[in-house]
This record gives sequence, structure tokens and C-alpha cells, in this order.
Amino acid sequence: MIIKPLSVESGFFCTFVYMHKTEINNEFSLLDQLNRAQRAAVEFCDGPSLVIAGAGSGKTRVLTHKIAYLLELGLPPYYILALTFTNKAAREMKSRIAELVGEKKARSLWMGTFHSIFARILRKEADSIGFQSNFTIFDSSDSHNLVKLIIKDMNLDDKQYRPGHVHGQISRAKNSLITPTMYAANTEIIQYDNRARQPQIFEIYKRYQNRLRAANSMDFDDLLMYTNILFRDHKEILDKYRNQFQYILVDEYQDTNFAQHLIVKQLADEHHRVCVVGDDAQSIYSFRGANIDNILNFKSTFPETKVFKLEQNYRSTQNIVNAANSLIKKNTEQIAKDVFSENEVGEKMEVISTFSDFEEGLVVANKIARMRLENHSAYSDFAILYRTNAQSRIFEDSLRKKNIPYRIYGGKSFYQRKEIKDVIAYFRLIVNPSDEEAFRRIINYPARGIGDVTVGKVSSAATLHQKSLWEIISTPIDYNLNVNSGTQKRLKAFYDLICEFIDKNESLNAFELAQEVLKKSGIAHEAYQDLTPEGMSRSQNIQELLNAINEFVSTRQEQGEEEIGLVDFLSEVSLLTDQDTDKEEEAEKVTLMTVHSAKGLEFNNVFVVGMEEDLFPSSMTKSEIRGLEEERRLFYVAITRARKTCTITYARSRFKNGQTTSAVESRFLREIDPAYIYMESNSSFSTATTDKAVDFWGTMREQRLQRESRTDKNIYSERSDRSSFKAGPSTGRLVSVHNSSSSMPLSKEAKELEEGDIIEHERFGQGEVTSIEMSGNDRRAIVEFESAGRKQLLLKFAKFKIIGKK
DNA sequence: AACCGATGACTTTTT
DNA sequence: GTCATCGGTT
Repeated sequence: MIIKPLSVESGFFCTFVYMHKTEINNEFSLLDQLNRAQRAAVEFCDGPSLVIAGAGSGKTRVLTHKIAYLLELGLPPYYILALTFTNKAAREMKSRIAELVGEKKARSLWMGTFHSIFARILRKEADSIGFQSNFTIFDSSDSHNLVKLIIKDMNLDDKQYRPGHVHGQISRAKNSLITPTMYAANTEIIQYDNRARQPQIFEIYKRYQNRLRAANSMDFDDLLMYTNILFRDHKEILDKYRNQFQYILVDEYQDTNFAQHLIVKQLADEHHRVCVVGDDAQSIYSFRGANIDNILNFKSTFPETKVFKLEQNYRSTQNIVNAANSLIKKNTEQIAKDVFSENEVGEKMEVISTFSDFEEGLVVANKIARMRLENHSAYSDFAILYRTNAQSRIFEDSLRKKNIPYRIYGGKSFYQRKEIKDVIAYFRLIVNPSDEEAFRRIINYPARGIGDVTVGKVSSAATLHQKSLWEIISTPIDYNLNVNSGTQKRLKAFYDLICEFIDKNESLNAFELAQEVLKKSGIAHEAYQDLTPEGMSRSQNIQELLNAINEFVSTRQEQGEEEIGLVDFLSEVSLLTDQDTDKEEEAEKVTLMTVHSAKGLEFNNVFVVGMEEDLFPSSMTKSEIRGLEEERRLFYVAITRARKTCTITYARSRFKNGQTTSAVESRFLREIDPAYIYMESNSSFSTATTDKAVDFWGTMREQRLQRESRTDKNIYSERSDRSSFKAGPSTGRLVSVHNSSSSMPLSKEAKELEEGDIIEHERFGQGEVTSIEMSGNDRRAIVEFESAGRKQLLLKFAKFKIIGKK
């Protein structure tokens, strides 16, 4: 066993290695739980290693066992740095390690997200980079607001400089460790901005960064950038952490950006005891700066890297694994691997084509209801995965109609809600009065007669004198603040209010102070008075926040920790996101989420919906090969979430941005080896010519469908259970009926239909044809339905079966 | 300054 | 369909 030259802690690590040699044979039942590849990856501890972990191959198992193994060997937990991508992943891993080695050890591990770990370190070392340790962390909406403000200040057109886009550009710069100065000096970037008609971005970036610093605040990206600056400029601090973190593990390495990669590299640069785990095939966060090259080229960072490949998939059936493999093979940039499954062969993936997004919703809801009964599954065995959050609505509707309970992820997280952000803004200002965003948020909330005009005056005075807004209102006279005496009074009242809180912050814990703030600020009063449903829910949320603070304080008190102030609560909370706050209601519900948020999860039955060109792959990513390959990986991630079955749907027309648009099935569908796909025989992929006709009429029909659905909601739900269209797997499914009526000129059914026929319509149930007439070139039937009443059906598009004659 | 209603623009993913 | 902004009114 070769040991790298070690720095200060080498004495310890030799002990560690010695124990390794002597005790390995009998002591470690840990290793018995692993297959050969996993075990090899766990056992290799004295050099850099790269673990390529295919989907479902037991990646977390390797990580947790590896950490447990290091601990069993005697490495103290606080010498181990384990970085994850989400707080949730860190928590789960921690609890799994606790099961292996005990709560106490697990708790002292340095385990968390890049952002939370390095925020912790930055607070400790804040002095060295000119910040105060109580700095605020701006979330993306804070950043967005600030960018918008700056654009306004600079008198730029916010149509030309869209705040979101500008912030994205700044964010990318930061992730690549490009400071404002470097940005302005980089001719390539400047030329790019010029071409994009946004030549002022460099200036916005500069001001943005200055404003953040003036507010003693950092955005998400700063946490990584300043960590790098800290390490670059303070060798002694870098050394300190290098020595502390004797072993470094990184999960989801394919999703790291350059700033993160460099942090890892610097920390591991001397001892090289670093293990990164990931799957290049699941790299899906490049839009956020993640760089797949970090994992592809890890070997060039540490040339002696040992590569382990976990290739056995324990999650999915062979069909699913093989289908996913055949898809991902189309990517050019990847690490060769051979993922296989020894589970049952399983069912083929089913591809279902529907006429519209609306119908897609129905089909999926129906299929879930049917599968649940047939296979005795729980609702929680099902997940509907989509590319964009906007797609969720239609499934919510269709599931609701069928009384299928669902849980939807995404959307506004708890801490993003207005009322919560407002309350938190008070906390932020108390802890860090320089926090400009917080100041602006609450200066007139609840309404206290300080409007935009006044804030504008304060703001320009602040810019003029290079002071924070807070300092201006603390002594307005010093800065010639030109406001009338009434306004002056009101400003003073606000200032005094916050000062009172700041005083109390010395003695009160977070919960006590929070109650005080709610009471004295008038928030509680206002919330109490608002009896509208929205108002009630706002009050509830605020109450919820109060509960969370209470819990925070009491659990910390129980554990004998002193850090129970508002600062401590804020620093814990500012990096939490929606996924971390959900109460683990392991309810019996269907899961709805984006493919992105499904990463790392698994379900027995997965529906990947909306597989259409310009949606999946998204139109925004298609221009570049890299973008397209990422979309393919995203699809790969979606498929590999499934244990037993995977159903893919696409709609040939879809309501998008306020209008119905036509759609073609995703190119990715053709890329899957047909051997693993099951598709209705008459539902072959469409060709360009039929599409045009279908799309035009599809639009018309779609509009009608939506009108009808509005008027006949209850009727549909009554009928749907008995509808013969959704009978057993072998008989005609909804889809097949569709295809015959839509992709072909005219179905047999439609041609032969005559007066007096009894039909079964997908939506309206049974009815009798009372007459048939011409409508332009098309035939139209007037049908008297049993429960839905009289309807006109354009036979070209109607979805029905003839079931008899009168 | 607050409220209201109308209008217009935009929607990929999120630590 | 949503959000955000604008302009008008009170």
C-alpha cells in the first residue's frame, strides 16, 4: 500500500493505514453487503478515485459504506469532508451512516452541500475577505431584484437587458471564477455581449458585486467564488482546511461547476485522498454552470486516479435498462460503461401517442387507475415526470377528475413565499442592517406611508455617499435627505422599531424575537385581520414559520447548543430549498415532478410525458450538440427512475404560451432500440405530411375539446369508469381509437356511421346518432347522449366506437 | 400612496 | 395561463 507524502497529519494517517491492514479480514461486515465492484471502490482509500456509478447501481451505498469504512478504520469523523448536491441527499446519507456507525460519529462528519459547507467556512473566515460573519445569503429572487434595480439605476431598457438573463450571465461568470475585472478585460466575452446587444453587462456585473458587498451579502455563486478567493489569497487558511479534511468525498461529481471543481482540487492537492462519485450519463445541470468535463477529465487532474465502475443496475428491469442504454449510446461524450440488470426482463416500455395534451392527461390518469387495480399497486408507486413545471397543471386536472390523490413538487417553496420572505426580511435586517434587499422589502411593509418616492430618495443618497440605506435613515440630516417632516417621522419610527429588535437580539433567542417582531411590526395584526382565504393561508404559513423557529430553538437547546439566535436560524435557513422543507408525508399519492427533481429517486411505475420536439428536447437547447446531449441524458435519467414499468407519452398538439401549437414526437423516441418498446401497431411515428393536416385540425378540435371539458366536467368523471375504451390491455386503448380516427383520412367507424347507430364516445359515453349532415367537406353527426345531452361531432375527429343499432 | 384593472410578455431545468 | 408593469382612479 503506497502512501502519498503527507502534510501535518501524516502521523495519524499511518495509523489509519496500519489498522487497515490488520483488521480487514474479519472485522468488517460492512464489506459483505457489497458486490465486488462496490467493495473495491470502498476499499481503495489512499489515492484519488473516480467511481462511475451507473443509474441504480448502488452509488449511495458505496458512499455511505465508504465513509463508515473510513470511520471504522479509525479516521475521526471531523477529518472527513463529504459534499453532496442537495441538503436532502446529505441528510439521508448522514442517517444511513448513523445506522452503520452510530449517531454520534455521523453527526460530526463534515457533510453537506458545497454551498452550506463553504458558507460555514466563509462565516468563520469572513474577516479575511472583507465580510462580516453575519453576511446575508441572497437567494435567486433577491439577486434578480438587485439586478433589476441596477438596470433601472443605469437607465437601461429592461427589455433589452432582461434581469433574468443578465443574472444568468453574471452567474455563469462567477461559476467560472471570472471576477468583474476579469470580465471587463476579457475581449471574447465583451464581444459576445456586444453581439447580443448587451454591452453594459460588465458594468452591471461590477455594480451588482459592489452592491452585494456593500450590503454585506453574498449570492449563491459568491459562496463558491469567495471560497476560491479565500483559498487563493490565504495560503495559511487553505493549509488549515487541507489538513483538516484528510479524506474528501464528492457525490454527483458530474454536476459540479468549475468553481466547485477547483475547491476540491485545492483541498486535495497535497494528500490526493479524494473520491468522487458520479455518472456522466446523468449530468443535467449545465444550465447552472455544471461542467461535465470535470468528471470526464478527472483523471487529468489527478493522473494516478483509480477508476471504478459500478455497472450492475439493481433498480430496473432488463427492458428498462436496455432501452435506456440504447438511448444514451447516441451521445458522443461519455465514459464507456456497460450497465446491465439481472432483474426480471419485465415489460417493454410503452409509447402512447395522444391527440392533445389534454388527452394525454386523461390517458395517464386512466392508466394509473387501471394499473393500480390490476397490480394492486399503491398510488405512491407512480410518478409522472415532465420536462417543464408548466406541464403539471393538465395532469393535476385529470387526476383530480378521477379522484386520484397526487403530490406535486416544484413551484413555490415555503421560503420563497411572499409572506415568509417578508418576515424573514425583518430577521435579515436585524441581523445585518446593511442588507439592502431586506430593507427595501419591509421599509413599507406593513404599510407605514413610506412610498417609492421616499425610498428613491434614500437610495440615491446612499449611492451618493457610498453608504447603506440603513445608515442614511439612521441620521437623515447628515445626508441632506429631502423629505417632509411627516415622512421623516415615519422613517424615524421604522428605524427605532428595527433598533429595538437589534437590541433585543442580544438577549432573546430566535423564537422569542420572532414573536416580538411579528407583534411589534404589525404583521401579526395585519394577518389577523385578513379573513380572505388567501389571507388565512398566509397567516397559516407565518404560523408555520414560527413553529419551525420554535423547533429549531428547542432541538438545539435539547442538544445543549448555545447557538439559538436569529443569526443561527437565518444561516441555517437561507440555504434550504423546497425539497428540504417538505414534511415527509409518506402519503398514498402519485408523484408529479420535473425530471430534474426526480434525479436520485425511483418509482415502480414511471410516466415520462410530453415527449415532443421543442419540449423534450427543449427548443432552447437544440441549437448546440452539447445541449442536445444533455437533453438526452435528461431523458435517460427519466427512464432510469423506473423499477418495473416505464410509459412514455406525447401529444400531437399542445397548449403552449397561450395558444395551441402542433407537435411532433421527440427524436429521442426513435433512438431507443425498438426491441424494448411497445407501441400500438397503427401508431407508428408520424411523418411530416400527415402532421400538417393533423395539426391544423388538431387545433380546431382541441379548442372544442377544451370548451366541452369546461361544460361537461362532471359528466366525464361519471362516465370514465365504465368507458369501454380503457378496458383491458389487449382491447382497444384510448390511443388506438385516436390514431385510427386522426392519422388516417377517415376511420371505418366514421365512414360507416349512420342515423340510428348507438355509439360509445370517449368523453360523453353512450349516445344515439339522431342525424348526420355535411359541414363543409366533412360529415357531422348530431348525437343524443344519455348523460351528456345533445352534441355535434365532427366525424373526422370524433373519438368513438359504434356499439350497436337502435 | 394605495388600489384597481388592463395590457403585454413570457415560460427549461434550481443549489 | 402567469407574472409584472403601467396608467388611471380614489
